[in-house]
Amino acid sequence: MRVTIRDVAKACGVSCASVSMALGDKRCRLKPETVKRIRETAEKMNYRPNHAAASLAGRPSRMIGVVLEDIRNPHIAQLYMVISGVLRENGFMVVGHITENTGEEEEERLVSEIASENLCALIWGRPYEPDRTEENNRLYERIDALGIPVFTMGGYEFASPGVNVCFDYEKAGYLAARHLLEAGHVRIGCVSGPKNYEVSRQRLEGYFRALREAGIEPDPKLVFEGDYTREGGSRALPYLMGQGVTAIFAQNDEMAFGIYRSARVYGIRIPEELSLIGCDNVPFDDVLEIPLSTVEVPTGEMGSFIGKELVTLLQEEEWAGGTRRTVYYDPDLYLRGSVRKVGEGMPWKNE
Amino acid sequence: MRVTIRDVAKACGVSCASVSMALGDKRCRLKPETVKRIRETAEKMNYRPNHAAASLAGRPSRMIGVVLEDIRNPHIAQLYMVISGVLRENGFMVVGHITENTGEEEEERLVSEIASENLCALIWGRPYEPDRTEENNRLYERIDALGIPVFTMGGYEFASPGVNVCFDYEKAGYLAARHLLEAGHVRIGCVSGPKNYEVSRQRLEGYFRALREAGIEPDPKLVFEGDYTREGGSRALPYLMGQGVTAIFAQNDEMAFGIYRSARVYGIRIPEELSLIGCDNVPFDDVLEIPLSTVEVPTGEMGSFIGKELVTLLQEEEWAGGTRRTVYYDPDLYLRGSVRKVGEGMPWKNE
DNA sequence: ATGAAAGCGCTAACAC
DNA sequence: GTGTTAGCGCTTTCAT
Repeated sequence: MRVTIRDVAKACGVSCASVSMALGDKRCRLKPETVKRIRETAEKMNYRPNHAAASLAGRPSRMIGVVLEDIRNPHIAQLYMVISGVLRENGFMVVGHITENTGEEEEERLVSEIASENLCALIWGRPYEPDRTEENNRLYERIDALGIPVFTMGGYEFASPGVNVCFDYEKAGYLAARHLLEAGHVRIGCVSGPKNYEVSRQRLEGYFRALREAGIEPDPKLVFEGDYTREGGSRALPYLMGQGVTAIFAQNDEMAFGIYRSARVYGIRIPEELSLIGCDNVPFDDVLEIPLSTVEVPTGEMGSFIGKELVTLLQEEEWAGGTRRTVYYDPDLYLRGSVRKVGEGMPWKNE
Repeated sequence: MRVTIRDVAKACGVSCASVSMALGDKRCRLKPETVKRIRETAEKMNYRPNHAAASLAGRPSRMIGVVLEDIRNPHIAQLYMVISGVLRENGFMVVGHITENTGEEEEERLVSEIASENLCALIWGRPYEPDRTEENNRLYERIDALGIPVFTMGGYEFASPGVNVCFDYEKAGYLAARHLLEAGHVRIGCVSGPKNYEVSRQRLEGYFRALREAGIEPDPKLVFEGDYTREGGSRALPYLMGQGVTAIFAQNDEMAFGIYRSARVYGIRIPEELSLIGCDNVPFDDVLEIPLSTVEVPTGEMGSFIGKELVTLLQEEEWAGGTRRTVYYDPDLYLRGSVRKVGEGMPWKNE
């Protein structure tokens, strides 16, 4: 069997209690000398604490759950890596719940799992769906019942302490569309993510706002509902071209990639015949022959913020009374070569 | 506090033992009626088992560690997702050790962490480095001491039961190089991964073999050591072009992407001036204007195999006596547009 | 400054 | 069939 705290105690001629203290780093009232001796013996004996036992005995666990959608999107993978890196550096283990499946049933299972994993915190990175009020309420109830800090990324309104780390997707959509408008485009399509996602709606709102600001009434026929995957983007292209657009705002880079692929198949040249702007700024953007202009989402920063903030919170003596706050990250345009200027000024100023 | 097995027992008027049995699914000797009653009450009371406690009490834990390098490579992300999906479906939780850092120190930490996590199995996906015999031995010792099944992907020689799921990278390198040769190329560069990785060497060997088979003595100057990242590929291009190559075998698609990017910057046209073949077959390959020819690595299949096989092993009553075996996956060429035919036949047949 | 003892939630041998 | 009991490895009062 593995070497336990008792083995160390015996070897040192002290009690388990002392070993526990000596190894626990806290305000331990042992003679520094004793502490040293115990630590050395433990080291020598290759002692490893048993987290399960510690956790059972009342210590908060060191496991943090991370709930994320499709990690094959490098943008999300990046987020996961950064978070996981910070957490691990601080001695936490991360339990990944990476699931592309959605729907109520899946969420039900997810929550059940989480409940029996005795985590010390949760990072809930699933996209928020505003319409599912009932399901969301059930979710809040069950997650909040865990009594652990919960970090989210937009929308969710858990009561547990934690922070909601948001990105201003409305502005992202606005900037993207405005850029297209400023380049002289008038008939501008949009490939959205699932419309029931808050983040999709926000981008859509921003896109609408830019259009309206330019005196163009948004045309629902110019919005194609995708699913944030390349396939969605590919399907969108023929449809939107059929609507006579000269430019497309893809709500994420993945879908923009799908448009690239589809454009090649249909023989449509970017940016000559079609201007394109994405959102995310994934590293792949600039390997394309016509590098993709996009809106940068600082995933790395956000991930690192989440990790550090969570660690800090967990270290506080009494986070339990803590409250919830929201933090916003701001979009920036990242211009490359996929948008072509068609006029001199803005079209609505031409009259 | 959370509802425990005792609460349920009390509510049912039975003992904890009965509840434990009823919920444990096993060959339980309780009246079916009692079982039903217990289960229902548990459900109603919203009871969730505490894994930590179960594990402490001797039950094998349900946590499986997955050790992987940079998950931002969609190829690896895919592997992780598939494995994680299968595992979760079977009621296991996956603890991710995703770390791009390498080196002995990091590995030391990794193993320490793992040791105190009481996992019930380990999937060790780090690349094998044959030269580090000493470190490897230390690693074997410590991991094997855990007494849990260990799955690997190439090279490692743990003694623990499990399976070593390999891909025939030698053949992959061979196929890639031969394809280039058959297209009439003679001066063929190679961007390798780190030379201390077994998987890099294998691909290199295959590439050498193809060259020799074609009567060409491999030239070490035509091999650029990369690191499996886009940046490595980007750096390789100017060097290899300086060596007068007309074709490059990139040991993975990521580096091929770096070459694409670099080629754009230097104004080198693919495939007119440079033929390129990669390895992995990631989904990005076909969004490029000139889609990347590559060697397919069936990551999804391999991941799903690993997951299922592991679950099966864990379910066996007595896997502890089990042994280790190796399974090989075979490469396939996936041809798209990045390789140009320069001659009619094979160059070495031209004389 | 240190030890003894109780107990965290669950399981498994052993009783009845 | 079902209950009792004794831990699993650790933490934490409370004694000393």
